[in-house]
Amino acid sequence: MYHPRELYPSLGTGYRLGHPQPGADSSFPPALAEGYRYPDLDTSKLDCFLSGIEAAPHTLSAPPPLPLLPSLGPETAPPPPEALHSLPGVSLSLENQELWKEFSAVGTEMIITKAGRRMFPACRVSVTGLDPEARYLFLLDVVPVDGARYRWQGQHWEPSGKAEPRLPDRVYIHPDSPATGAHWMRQPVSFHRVKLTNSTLDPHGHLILHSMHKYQPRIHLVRATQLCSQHWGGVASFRFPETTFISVTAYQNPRITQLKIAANPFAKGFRENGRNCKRERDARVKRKLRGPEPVATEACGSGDTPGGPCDSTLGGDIRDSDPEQAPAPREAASAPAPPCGGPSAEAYLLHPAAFHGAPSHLPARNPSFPEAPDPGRPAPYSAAFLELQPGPGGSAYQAAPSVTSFAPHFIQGGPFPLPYPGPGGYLDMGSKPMY
DNA sequence: TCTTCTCGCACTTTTGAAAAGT
DNA sequence: AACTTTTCAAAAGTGCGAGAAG
Repeated sequence: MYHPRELYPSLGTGYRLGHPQPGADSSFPPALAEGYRYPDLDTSKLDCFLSGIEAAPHTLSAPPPLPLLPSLGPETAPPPPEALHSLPGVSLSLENQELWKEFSAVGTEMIITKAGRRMFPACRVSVTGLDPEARYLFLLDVVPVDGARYRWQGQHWEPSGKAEPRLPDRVYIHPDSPATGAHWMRQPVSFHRVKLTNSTLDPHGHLILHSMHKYQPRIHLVRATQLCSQHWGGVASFRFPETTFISVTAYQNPRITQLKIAANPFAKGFRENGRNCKRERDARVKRKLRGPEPVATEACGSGDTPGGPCDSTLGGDIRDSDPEQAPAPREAASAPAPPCGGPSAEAYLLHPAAFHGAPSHLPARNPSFPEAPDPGRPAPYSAAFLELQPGPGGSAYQAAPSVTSFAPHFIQGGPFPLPYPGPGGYLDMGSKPMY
């Protein structure tokens, strides 16, 4: 399994985040950053917060690259999930892990389009160990795995040069957020509505990725009474190595295409026994060339295939009833959190990685925060004091004991006027490039 | 010339409003 | 009258393949 020491060797044995390194964030033009801002946000309010962040005296150290995940291929076995958190007893498991592993074994590819494309498989997790009465937010973001661009070489993916400059992070907020622990634990939490785009000026707030790059989705759990709550109970961040994927604008590996068609109900029409199977499409084209089609055609195999209908050897029927397609109870969605001005959950929403020792594009404490009113309290949050907790292996990650070094930040008061994109929305974190 | 991206197509599933039933 | 279930059309989500762009 991954240990934080292996994850972020540059952080040292205590995984502490250091002072900024010269030029760490200098490659991203501020003017360009404007275009990445969340489109529907009240940017003046956001700017108030972001400007404070960017003026912070401390930024994180140079980007600790994510650990090198096993190269995509059938021979690799993904390591167990890894998590960083301060929510004791909380564990997360990947519900559709088998499906993910099936894709991972071939080398998962995710289509990205200008308009935004959903992920398939989607991240669907079940969570345990939450306080049934407390409220939590569920977030998802996607981060680059390494600094390379990839190309398909006919049989496998291989690095082909340096990665494009990292785009500002956006976070997808689960539509049920905030909801009680009981709600989250009642049924698996699905992120099937997340959309990926390659449009750097995307107006819809989808997660922006570069094509031909390797990415890793991460799921963040934040304890807060509401998005703008001033009372925090901690955060937890999880990632599952088998969910790593390469973003593409068109599938490169035909085996991935087969898997997607077999597993995704929306692609049912492309299965061998579907009306849109290649044989049927070819037949339609021929008929078109010959003249008008007198009657509707039957699915392939019904008449011209000996032994009955064509049968997909990949067996997609079981997956058709994939519960991730079913809408989850919307306990909290009907009562969206109102915009408000407290620090806290937004801080995590804006820069979740800062709480987990992730890359340096994330800022340190907002200097406009007032100091802790109670001298007995630990020092206000600063990512520079973040310590990461290793956890045991297994498919579900057990949360480590509470990390006290940053939790106090969340009970700080201060100006923090943040717009709320609403349940199911995306929040632009306005981050700086990783490379 | 090669690789990558965009767009329109035909198909399936999902969604939500209206109608029907209890 | 209020609530639940069913129906159905529109919207959204798929991969394919041709052609454009770099």
